[in-house]
Amino acid sequence: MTMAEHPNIKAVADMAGVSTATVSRALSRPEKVREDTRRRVLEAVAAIGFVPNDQARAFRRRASHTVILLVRDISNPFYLDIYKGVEEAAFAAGYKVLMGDARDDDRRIRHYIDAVRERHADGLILMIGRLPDSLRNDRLPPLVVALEAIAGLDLPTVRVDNAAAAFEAVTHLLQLGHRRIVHITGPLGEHLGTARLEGYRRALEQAGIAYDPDLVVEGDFSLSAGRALTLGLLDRGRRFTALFAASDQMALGAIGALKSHGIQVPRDVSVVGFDDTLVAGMLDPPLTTIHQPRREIGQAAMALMIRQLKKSRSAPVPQHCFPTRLVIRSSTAPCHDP
Amino acid sequence: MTMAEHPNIKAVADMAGVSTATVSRALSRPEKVREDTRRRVLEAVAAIGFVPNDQARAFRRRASHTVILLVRDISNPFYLDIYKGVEEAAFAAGYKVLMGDARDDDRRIRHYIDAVRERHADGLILMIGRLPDSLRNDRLPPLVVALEAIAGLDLPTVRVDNAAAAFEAVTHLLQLGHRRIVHITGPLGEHLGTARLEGYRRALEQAGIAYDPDLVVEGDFSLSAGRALTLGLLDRGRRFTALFAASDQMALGAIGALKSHGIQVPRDVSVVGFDDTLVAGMLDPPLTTIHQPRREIGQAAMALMIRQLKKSRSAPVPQHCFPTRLVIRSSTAPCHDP
DNA sequence: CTGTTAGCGCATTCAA
DNA sequence: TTGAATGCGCTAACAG
Repeated sequence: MTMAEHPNIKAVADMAGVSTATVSRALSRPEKVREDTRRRVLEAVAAIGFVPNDQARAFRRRASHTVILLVRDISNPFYLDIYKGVEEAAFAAGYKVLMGDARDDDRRIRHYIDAVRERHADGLILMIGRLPDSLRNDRLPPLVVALEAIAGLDLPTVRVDNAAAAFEAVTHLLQLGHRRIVHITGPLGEHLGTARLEGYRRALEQAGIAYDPDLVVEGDFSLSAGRALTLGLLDRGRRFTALFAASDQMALGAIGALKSHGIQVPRDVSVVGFDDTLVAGMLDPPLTTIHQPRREIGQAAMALMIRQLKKSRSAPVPQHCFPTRLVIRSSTAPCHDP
Repeated sequence: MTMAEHPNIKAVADMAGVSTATVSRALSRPEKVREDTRRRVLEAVAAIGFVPNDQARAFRRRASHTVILLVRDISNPFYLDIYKGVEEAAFAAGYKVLMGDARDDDRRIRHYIDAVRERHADGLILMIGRLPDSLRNDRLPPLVVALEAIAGLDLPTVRVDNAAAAFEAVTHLLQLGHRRIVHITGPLGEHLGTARLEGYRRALEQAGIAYDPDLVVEGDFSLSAGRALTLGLLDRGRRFTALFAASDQMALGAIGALKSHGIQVPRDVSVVGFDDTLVAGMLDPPLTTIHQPRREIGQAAMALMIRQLKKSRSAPVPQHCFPTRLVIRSSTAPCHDP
C-alpha cells in the first residue's frame, strides 16, 4: 500500500474511524471534540503524515492569514528592523508577511492593494506617505499605517512624535551654540516632511531665532538628495555651522558633500540625522541622530493589524505612539563660529 | 439592486450570457475563446467590478504562485538587493515573494519548509548554508540555492566562484607587498567559509608564502565576531600588515578593533572585505571589497525557481555562475613593513 | 469554440 | 458530541 502524495482530511477520517467533520473540528476547535476522539484523530494524523492544506483552509475561511508590509523603498535598511518586528508578531500569531516595494510608483502601490482584493493577503501595513488618487474612492482593504500618515485618511496608526523629535534634535544644536542651522527636509507634500520641519521651526522660535528660508531645502530622504542639496547650498555660498537632515541617508550625503569641499564634521559643521540606521554608528564621525524603536513599532503595527482583522472593523481608530530618543554621537560639537 | 460584495465568476457569466467555464477561459487562456465572446466577458467583468479570487484559483490549481526567500539573518542589508532582484523577477512573472528569517534556528527553518507543505508557497530560495538534520530524510519541496551550498544536496544553484574571488582579494594584498595577512573566515562547517579560505590559501601558495594557522581565525560573518577575533589576535601579539575578512560586516568589526588599538587603516594595516554592502563605500576609509552582482543573482535565482516549478522537476540541475569583481577603494595600501 | 459536469480540501451548517 | 450533506470559487475534463 502506497501512501497518498498529499493525504487529506478524508484519509485521516477513515483511519481514525470518524467523519471528516470530526477531524476538522479536532484540529481547528479541539474543545468541541471528546478527549479520546481527539486522541484517535491526532494519532491518525501522525501515522499518515497529514499536513492540513492551508490553501484550501484559507479559501474556505476567506482569510489568507497573510499581511503585506508596503514600504517606500525596500533598499533602505531602515525597514529591516521594522520588518523583523512585524515578522515576529506575525510568526507568533500564525500570520505570514509579504514585503512590497512601492518605489513611489502608483502602479506598484495599486498592485499591492489589489493583492488584497485577490485574496492574497488580508490587509496591508503601509509605510508610505500617500495613496494614488485613483484609489481614494475605492473601498479600501484593512490598513494600518506605520510611522507615516496619509492625508485625509483616518487609519489605525503606529507613530512617533516627529515634530517633538525634530525639536529635540535642533535644540541640541542650539544648545551647542549653533545659530545658522540648515534643515534638509523630507518631501513637504507628506506628513513626515512637514512634521519634522515643524519641529525645526518651533525649536528656532523658542530660541528666538528668525526662520531663514534660505537655510531650508526640500529633499526626499535619499542619499543623493542629501548630497546634491548640500552642494547646492555651498555653491550658493550659504553660511551655516550646523545641519539637520530629516533622514540618516540625507545626512550621509550631506557629510560626503561637506567633506568634498574640505569642510570637516563636526569641527566646521555639526550634523544631525534622523532614523539611527545601522550605518549611523559606523560612520566617521559616528552620527548624532534620532532613534526610533523600530522593532517595537513593527510589532505594534502587526498587533494593530491582527486586531483589526479579528474585530472586523471596529469603531475606534487606535493610535499608538512610541517615544523617540536623541542619540548623541560625534557628528555634533560646540559652535566655534561667532 | 445592490451589487454583491465580491462578485464571482458566475455573476460575470450571467451578465455576459455565457457559462462560467467560458469566463474562466476568457480570463486565464484568452486564446481559447472567440474574439467577441472575450470582449463581452471583459465588459461584464468591468461592469461588475469582478476581481478573480486568487485564493480559490490557487486552491484549484494547486499552486500558490508564491516563493519564500529564506535568509540567514534578515537584518543584514546584504539581502536587500537580492530580495529586490527576486521580487522583480517574481513580480514580472506574477509571483509573490515571502521573506523568511532563518536565524540559524532549526525550528524556524523547519517552519518555512513546512509552509510549502501547507501550500503557502510553491518553493524556497535558500540563502542558508545548512538544513536541519531532521529534514534530510524528508521529501524536500522545490528548492533553489543562492550564493550558498548545502552539503550533500545537489540543488539548482546560483553561485559565484568564492575561491576565485578570495584569491583575487588576497592577491591584491600580496601585490601591495603584504606578507603577513590575517584571514577571518566564515563558518568552516559551510561552503561559504571553506571556499573563501581555499582561495586565501591558493593565493599564498602561488606567492610562495607558507600558510600560517596563527593568522587564520574562524568567524561567522557578524560584525561582533570581526571585532572580537581581531582583538583576540592583537591580544595574542600576532603581527600582520593586512587582513582579509570573509564579509564586510566582519571587516567593519575588525577596523573598529584596530582603531581602538590606535592602528590606522590602511597606513598600518590594509583591510579587504567581502560583499560590497552599501556601507562599504561609506566607511572611513572606504572599504576595498569583493562585489557580487546581487540584484542579478536574485533575478537568476527566481528564474531558476520558476523554471523548476514549471518543468515539474526536470533532470539536469542548473548551475548559474556569476562573476565577482574586486572593488579597490582606500582601505588597502602598499606595505611599509619590511 | 463553448457548455455541462465534477470536484479540489476543508469548515460549517443542520440533524440526530 | 458526532455525522451527513453542502458549497466556498474556480478550473479541467469531456462532450457537443
